[in-house]
Amino acid sequence: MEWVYIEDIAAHDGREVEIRGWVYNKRSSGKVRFLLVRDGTGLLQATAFSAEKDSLLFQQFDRLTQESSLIVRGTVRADKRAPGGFELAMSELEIVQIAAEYPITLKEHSTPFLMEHRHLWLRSSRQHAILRVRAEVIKAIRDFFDGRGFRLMDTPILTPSACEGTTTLFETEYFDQKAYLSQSGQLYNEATAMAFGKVYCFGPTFRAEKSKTRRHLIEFWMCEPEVAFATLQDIMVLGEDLILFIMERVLARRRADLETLERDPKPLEAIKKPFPRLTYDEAVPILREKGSAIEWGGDFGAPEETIISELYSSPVCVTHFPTAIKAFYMQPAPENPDVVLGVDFLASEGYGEVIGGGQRIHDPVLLGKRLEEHKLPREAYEWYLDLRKYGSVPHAGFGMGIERMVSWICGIKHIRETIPFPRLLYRIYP
RNA sequence: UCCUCGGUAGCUCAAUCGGCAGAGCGGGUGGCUGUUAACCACUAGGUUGCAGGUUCGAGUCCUGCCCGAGGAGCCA
Repeated sequence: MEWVYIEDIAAHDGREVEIRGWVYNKRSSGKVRFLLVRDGTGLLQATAFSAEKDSLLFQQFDRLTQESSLIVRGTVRADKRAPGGFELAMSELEIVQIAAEYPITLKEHSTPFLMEHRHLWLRSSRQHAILRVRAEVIKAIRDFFDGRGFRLMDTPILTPSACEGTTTLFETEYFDQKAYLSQSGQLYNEATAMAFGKVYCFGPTFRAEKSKTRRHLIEFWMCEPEVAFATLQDIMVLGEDLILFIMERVLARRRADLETLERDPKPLEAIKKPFPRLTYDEAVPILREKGSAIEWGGDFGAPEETIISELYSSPVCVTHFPTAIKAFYMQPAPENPDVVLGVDFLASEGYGEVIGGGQRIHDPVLLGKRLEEHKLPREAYEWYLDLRKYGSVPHAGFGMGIERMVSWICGIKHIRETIPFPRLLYRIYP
C-alpha cells in the first residue's frame, strides 16, 4: 500500500493509502470513531464504523492518546463534513508508540508555558504556518539574489574583533585567543564584493544586548547583499525589488498559511514601487508634529519608526541620518558631511525597520580617521583598510532581518515565533 | 540595566472586607452511529514561587529574594 503525505491526499481520492503520523485529536460517538491525524504536511480525519465494539480497530483507537505515533491505512474519499474535504475510511491502525500525557492541549496556554515547550509547540498548526512562511521567505531571498547574478559568500561566525564596535558581542575561546560571535557579515562582504562584484551572505547573527522587546532576538538571521560600484540610490532600488519579490512569492505560494494566521493579505498586496523616500531632515518635523519629542541628531526609537511607517501603505525609505549616530564606515553625503548616505526601510503597519544599509566609505584617509574617532584598534582593521588601498571603489549594501520580515508578513506581534528555537534575553531553553 | 504588571491543581483562571482551596480543560472510568477545540455522567488531582514577619487566623497585608511577561534604551 502506498505511503502518501496528507498535502497530496486529493490526488489519491478513491484509492487505498497509508498515512504515517501522529494523533492530533480524536472523537468518538458510540459506534463511530473520528481520528484527526497530522503528518507534518497537513491534517486528515480518519473514520471507523463498527457494529461490534470489540473490533481490533476500535480497541487500538481507544488506546490512543494525543500525539501518539501511528500508521493508518484505508480508503481516501471526499466528504464535505471532513476538515479539508477528504477523509480516510480506516481499515487498519498500527500503533508506533502510545504517547505519554501531552502537555499542550487544544485549549489556550500562556506564552511562557508554550516557550518552555517550544520543542512540542512546533507541532501546532499556527507555528507550522509561520515557519512555512519563513522557509518560503528564505527561498525567495536566495532565488532573488541567485537570479540576479549575486554570489553567495558565507562570512565567518567566529571573528577576531568587533565589526561595528559599539554593540555588545558574545565572547568565546579561540584556543589561546579571544574570539567573538559575528554580529554582521558586512565587513567581510565588502572584501568579497571587491572580488566578485555583487555578493550576499545569509547566516546567523549574534547580539549580546539586553534587549527585551517584541522586535529583538539574541540570535537572528540576516541577509546582507553588497555591491561594488553601487551607490545609495542603487541599493535602495535593490531593497525595493527584494521586498516586492518576497511579497509576491509568499502571496502566490503561502496564501493558505496566511489564512491560517488570519493575516489580511491586502496591506501586503498594496505595496508598490517606488517606496516613499524621506530624508532624516524631512522626518524630524513630521515626527514632532505627530507628538514625538525627537530633536535633530537623535536616533529613531520604536515609537518614531511606528509613526513614520503608518503614514504610507508601502515601506518608507528614510535616508541621510546624522553621521554621529551611525556606524563608522558610513559614507558622508557629499553636500553635507554631517549626514550619511544610509537608509532604513521601515515596514508598513507599524512593523518598523526591516532593512538597514547604505554606502560605505571608500576613501582610505577618511576611513582611517573614522576608526580613530570611534577608538577602534587600527591593527584589527588593516585588512579592511587594504580594500581602500587596492582599487577602491564606491560600494553599498544592506542587511535584512529575516525574522522581522516574517513577523511583518505573518502579521504577528512578537518576533519570537518566527524562528524554530528563539534565543531570548533570559531564555536559552529548549 | 531601568519602569510597570504578574506567579493558586498538569494547563487556563476564580477565591468579596484577612475567615472551610474552587471551576473549566487535560487525565481516569462509563455512556452515545457523523464528530468538528464534540457532548453527557462520575472520579482522582494542592508545599497557593521561596524565606521571614504581622495576626486568634494569611492565597489575600508587610519585607527580602527567585522566576516570568509587557515596555524603554540599543538595533536588523
